[in-house]
Amino acid sequence: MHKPEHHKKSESNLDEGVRDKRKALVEKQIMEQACLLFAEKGYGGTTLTDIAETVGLTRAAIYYYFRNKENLLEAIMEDVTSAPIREIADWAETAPNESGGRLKSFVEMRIRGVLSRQAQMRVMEVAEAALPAELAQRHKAGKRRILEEYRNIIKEGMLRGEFRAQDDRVAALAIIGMVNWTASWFTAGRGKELDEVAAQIANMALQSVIMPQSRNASFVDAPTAIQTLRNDLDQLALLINQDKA
Amino acid sequence: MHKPEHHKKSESNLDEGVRDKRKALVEKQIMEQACLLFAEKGYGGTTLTDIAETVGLTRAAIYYYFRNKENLLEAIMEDVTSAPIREIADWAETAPNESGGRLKSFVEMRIRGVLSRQAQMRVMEVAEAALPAELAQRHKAGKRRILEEYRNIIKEGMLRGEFRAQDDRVAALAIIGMVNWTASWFTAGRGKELDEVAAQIANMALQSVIMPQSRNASFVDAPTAIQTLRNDLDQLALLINQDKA
DNA sequence: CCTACCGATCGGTAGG
DNA sequence: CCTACCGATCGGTAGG
Repeated sequence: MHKPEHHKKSESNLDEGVRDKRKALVEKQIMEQACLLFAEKGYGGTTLTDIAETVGLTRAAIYYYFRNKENLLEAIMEDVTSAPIREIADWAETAPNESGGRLKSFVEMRIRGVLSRQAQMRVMEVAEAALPAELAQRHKAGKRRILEEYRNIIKEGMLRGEFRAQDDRVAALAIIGMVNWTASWFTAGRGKELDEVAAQIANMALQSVIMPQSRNASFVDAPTAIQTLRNDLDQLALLINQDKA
Repeated sequence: MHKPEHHKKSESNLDEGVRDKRKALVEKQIMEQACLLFAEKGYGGTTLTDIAETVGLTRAAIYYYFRNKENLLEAIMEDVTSAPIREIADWAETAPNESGGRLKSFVEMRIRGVLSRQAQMRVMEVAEAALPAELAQRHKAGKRRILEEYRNIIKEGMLRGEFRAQDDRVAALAIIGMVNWTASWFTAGRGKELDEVAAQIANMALQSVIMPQSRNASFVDAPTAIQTLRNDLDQLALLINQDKA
């Protein structure tokens, strides 16, 4: 790195700017490497020496950038705890009203969120107990908000006769599982790419709760629905006799 | 198992039997408590003192039952790494041939497996990096086997024209997500019970890949048909309440 | 940012 | 000789 040796007056200002930039750069590098190590070996299983070595520093130097180990974890998890609520708010502004499209767009938005912070999601899993109370609370609020939104979409869809689900909470959690699990297997450049994966899973999520088309038409009013069920029971009787034979 | 209590000569044998039983009991207790602590605080974040305290022993006493910390982890993870392959083999003997029923029964079997070892699943997540090579390998083989079986069922269903999926690997991983994620939210006695949850998620998994137009696809066997009718009755109830309002 | 350290606590083991 | 531990402390290393 070049150092200006002529103009003595501006030297301190220039140095400060350069120094800040470099400091922010190193900070970011420490956070990235620490994130990967926490994700791999756990929070308690990762030492500050591990982190320092991967960024080419001594352990003591980490303390120049972060107050302590917990503070480093906090910096890494800051974004991932606040992002979901922000992203849901953004999504809500342009989300479709129709239940099917609403569910699909929500799932796609969530998959993009999860995969854009893949390593952090993993750290959240393994370091949840070590998280400072404030962040843990915020993270929990985010999870609650996500579950709530899924349940609202599903319940609304059921009321409109577009969806069918035994229990909206279980349905929501099942879909959350499909979405969150992507963080543990998706690798860019290996197999389908993000957009394709997001589209397919959004579609699967929709299919898992949507009314089969023909069935949908039968459930516009109670008498028609009851007639359909009568036919279904005849069908079921045939099936049972068939099994016996 | 009968033990002679008269003949003084065999007294040492009696003691040994009692001692062995007690030792096995304490061993099991240590494993259970350690499992819960590892699940909560991570492997590196749990000390042997933590474990010893919860079972009312000194830390040194742990070394009477287990060679060291890693060996304790190994004992806890032994079952969970070998069970899946064994359970798949058992399942295969009585599994339906028809793709829909096959997928559903596989999902239900897997959910039962996951939830019968809920804490161990969590430990596996957080302690994967600390797992001895042999167990890590076995666990990986189990995961591969599960993914393979899902893909086979899905591919077979697609060949028969019963299923539709953009990419069978993504479909399989999405369903695996639904199943595995149950470990992170299911609590017995809170909300739906295991059988209901397993049935609903199995049904959602099926719906997520089944051909949509085939309403008859729901009527391949009696249990599936009954499940469909249950969903329909829920829907009908909603419809009636809606009309009232 | 490093060297030189500290109080404490880590996993593991000695003798009794 | 063995068992089921305990109190104390080992060499190293943690966060700071």
